[in-house]
Amino acid sequence: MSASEQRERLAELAPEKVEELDAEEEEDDQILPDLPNVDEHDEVRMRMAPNPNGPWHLGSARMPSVIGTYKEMYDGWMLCRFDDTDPETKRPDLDAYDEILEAVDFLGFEPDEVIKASDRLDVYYDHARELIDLGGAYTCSCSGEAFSDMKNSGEACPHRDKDSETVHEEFEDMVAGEYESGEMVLRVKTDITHKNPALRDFVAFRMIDTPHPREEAAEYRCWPMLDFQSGIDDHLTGITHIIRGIDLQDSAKRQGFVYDYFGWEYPEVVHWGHVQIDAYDVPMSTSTIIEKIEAGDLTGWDDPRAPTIASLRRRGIRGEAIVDAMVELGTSSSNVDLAMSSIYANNRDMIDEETDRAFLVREDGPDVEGAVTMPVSGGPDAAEPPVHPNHEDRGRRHVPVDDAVMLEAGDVPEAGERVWLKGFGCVRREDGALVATGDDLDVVRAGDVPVVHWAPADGPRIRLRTMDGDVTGVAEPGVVEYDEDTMLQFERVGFARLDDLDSDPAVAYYAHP
RNA sequence: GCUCCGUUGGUGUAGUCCGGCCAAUCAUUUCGGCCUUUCGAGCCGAUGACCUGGGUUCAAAUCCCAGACGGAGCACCA
Repeated sequence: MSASEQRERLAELAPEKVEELDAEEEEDDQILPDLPNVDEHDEVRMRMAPNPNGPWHLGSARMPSVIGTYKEMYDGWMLCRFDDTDPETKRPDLDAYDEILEAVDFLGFEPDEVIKASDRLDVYYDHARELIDLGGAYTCSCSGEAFSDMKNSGEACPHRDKDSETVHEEFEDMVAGEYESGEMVLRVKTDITHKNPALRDFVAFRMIDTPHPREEAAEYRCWPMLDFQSGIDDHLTGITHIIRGIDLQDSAKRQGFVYDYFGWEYPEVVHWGHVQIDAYDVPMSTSTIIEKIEAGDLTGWDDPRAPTIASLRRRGIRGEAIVDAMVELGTSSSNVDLAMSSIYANNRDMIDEETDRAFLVREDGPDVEGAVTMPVSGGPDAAEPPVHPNHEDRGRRHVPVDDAVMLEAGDVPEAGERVWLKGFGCVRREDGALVATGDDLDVVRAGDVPVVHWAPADGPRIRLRTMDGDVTGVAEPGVVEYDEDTMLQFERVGFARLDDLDSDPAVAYYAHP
């Protein structure tokens, strides 16, 4: 009886038990901790705030995974806000906006709304003007270094007590672009003697000479800093819960000063630590990946060696497998290591039942010992292994033997010894050839004969792209008859996604064992 | 230097608020067994953790103090 049949049957016999079952399941399903004070809000409203300075690496998947899962948990609302307010040092990549939204879609989530900070400068300017009226901001022409020195010793800078009229004039000049980069900033007046130096009078707006890459925003020169922009937007978009990294731990306190000036209430905040992923040599940073691609060390964002969402996607790993692993990490504020094996286990679980089997003999590549072609005599002309060992109804593959087969070097039997060619039968090595013995399966059960995969010597050539580099080999003929994008399990090798069958050799991407 | 935060097996996580049901949960990994014409899956089993030292208590992973270790911020980056 299948699970759904069991359920139906139970519903007939004891409806109240089904409810119990549901309640239990619901409890089990909640893998994320409750958000704080959810009851105090009509709707849980959250935002993800990516910087579109490049496509996403794997760590970036945590944001939509966790926020999206909370959205589902609370039937909430999710905004995607591109925080693209630095046209210079974190210069936006015009393609990244869509690439990021595609990645979110791949992970199985959809934002309820998408906005770009660079469309909203006038909103930020208006709030700055209001803040100046409230006595909460001042224009400052100190050099960064000079201000830092004063700030660290708890001294106010001479510009702090300017009258608001002057501040307004100077701010309007900033907006008009009449200062050069570095000449003038607008600071939020917090508490210059606050015991935490990180909270003392922070910059809200600065001048940037480099035009924004988006045409719509190219004329602006006066740009808000993250703490100001993000704080204003969170309030205006009605965000109730902010979930972000520990690098922004002090932001809530900094922005709290602005909220106090405006009489706003700060959202609930959850901070999580950094996530590192094992199994990669390449550091998980957008800039490092860009460098590696430019240097030719990686073939692109979807190179199997790149720790990116695009890479896992090309390898045939489902977004859901990534999301589940990310959600399992929880929202702890300490740094965590995500094991790729966890993503692999999730994915295997999802695809194993529906993935057809095939043979691939690896001949050359990292950690590959080589392959050997050996003549075969006796036995049938072809082997007919099942398409899927658990599903006989899916039929059998047809793998011709053609007088010679290829074996991985490690599978070649010693002279006089036997191996079982999967789907074909038992053979013994005699004078450099493999001779069918006619033994039945009992010899395998007895543990005397290893079972190995093999391929016809003239089978299609395959290039398998892996995290460790490219592996070439020979497959059974049926492999190139599939559609591209199909997942296959190369027996004793691992799962792979067929990528390009028109090229020679045909290309597949290795997913995981 | 100043200020915050954290520390449960290899990895992640539950439990910590409100001390006892915790000789500590679940997942993954690793290893073994069964099954299986592979690997995987499935089933069974094993290994493996409360940062350290004090204190409070009948009782501490949980409360208190001190320390160690780790992380983050103190940017005209996000």
